[in-house]
Amino acid sequence: MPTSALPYRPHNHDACVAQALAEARDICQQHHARLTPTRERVLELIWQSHKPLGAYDVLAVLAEDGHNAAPPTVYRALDFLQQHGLVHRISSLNAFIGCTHAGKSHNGMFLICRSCGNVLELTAPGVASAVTKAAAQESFRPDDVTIEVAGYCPRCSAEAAHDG
Amino acid sequence: MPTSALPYRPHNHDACVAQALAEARDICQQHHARLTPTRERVLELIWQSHKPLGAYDVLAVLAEDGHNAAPPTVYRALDFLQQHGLVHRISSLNAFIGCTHAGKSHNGMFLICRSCGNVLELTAPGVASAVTKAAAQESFRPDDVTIEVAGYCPRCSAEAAHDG
DNA sequence: CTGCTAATGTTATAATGTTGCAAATTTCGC
DNA sequence: GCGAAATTTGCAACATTATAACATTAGCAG
Repeated sequence: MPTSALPYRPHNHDACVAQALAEARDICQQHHARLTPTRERVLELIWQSHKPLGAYDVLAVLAEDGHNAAPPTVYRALDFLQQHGLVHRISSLNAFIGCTHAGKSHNGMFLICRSCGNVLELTAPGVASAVTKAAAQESFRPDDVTIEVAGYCPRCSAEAAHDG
Repeated sequence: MPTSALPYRPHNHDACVAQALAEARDICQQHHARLTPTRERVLELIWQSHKPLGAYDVLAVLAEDGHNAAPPTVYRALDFLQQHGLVHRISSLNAFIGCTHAGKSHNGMFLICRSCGNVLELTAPGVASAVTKAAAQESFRPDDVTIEVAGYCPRCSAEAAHDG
């Protein structure tokens, strides 16, 4: 077991990207969905780091690529990727992040570091069941659960302590 | 115990508003904060229903009031109200709703009906502790927790069943 | 090839939120 | 009360995020 989760420690991020793309191709094939060059490129960009990326950030990089894209291009690609569970939208940030549990059914919970901006996606069964239970008590039928926790990651907490 | 929570059944909503305003005056006094006419009016508007209201919706009503307001007026009022725990922002909707637990410390959880738009705010201790625990397992220090559950309220679920 | 569907391009515009500065109001020490 | 300091508001401009509507192109089945 690692001392801390991936986003919080140095790692070969190219491997993250490569794996994400490979899984994406796999999943799209299973879904009979087309992972077109634009969609794949957008997914790759979203995966450039473990920090969420805004749609217009993606757009800017596409422009650098020489791809003369407009906002709808990016939003459509992101919609597609979301539909197939390849990226998530972090609504408290209006930004997007690669899904680290693609394929598996999952109720994501996001830990968003206010200091470094990295986001860790967790599957938290305890949380999911507690939410379901609370909703059931109100006879509410949940459909989509958003859990976003802003705070400080272990690394930034430690650094803050040193600065003290 | 009611068969269902307030937003989901007919009730004297004026009483909701009156109580919210009274509590707000109380809380602001305790905080040595000024509940100015604009701020109070915005709070009242947010409380017009149990459906969240966008900043520009508030702005439009202020305009009808004859109040020649610009966006910053509304956003500033909303910031103030949020800071004092009188309204919440629902980030998945870019909209605001009156807090039903003003004063008490609370980790709100929002049940958002996709059909009628009503929002129920719950204090769910089980959920809060599960989130805290999950974060702790990653050595993450939570600061602000957003839980928004989109789905169908009891009333709309029932109606949908009738239509079948 | 032909015709259908999905995907993309293109232009414009809507919706949401912020910055910066000036004017007015309130607070508070005197 | 009176005036300086701080808070609040007015106001204009602008920044960011997202969508609508319609034309065009690419992929694919027959």
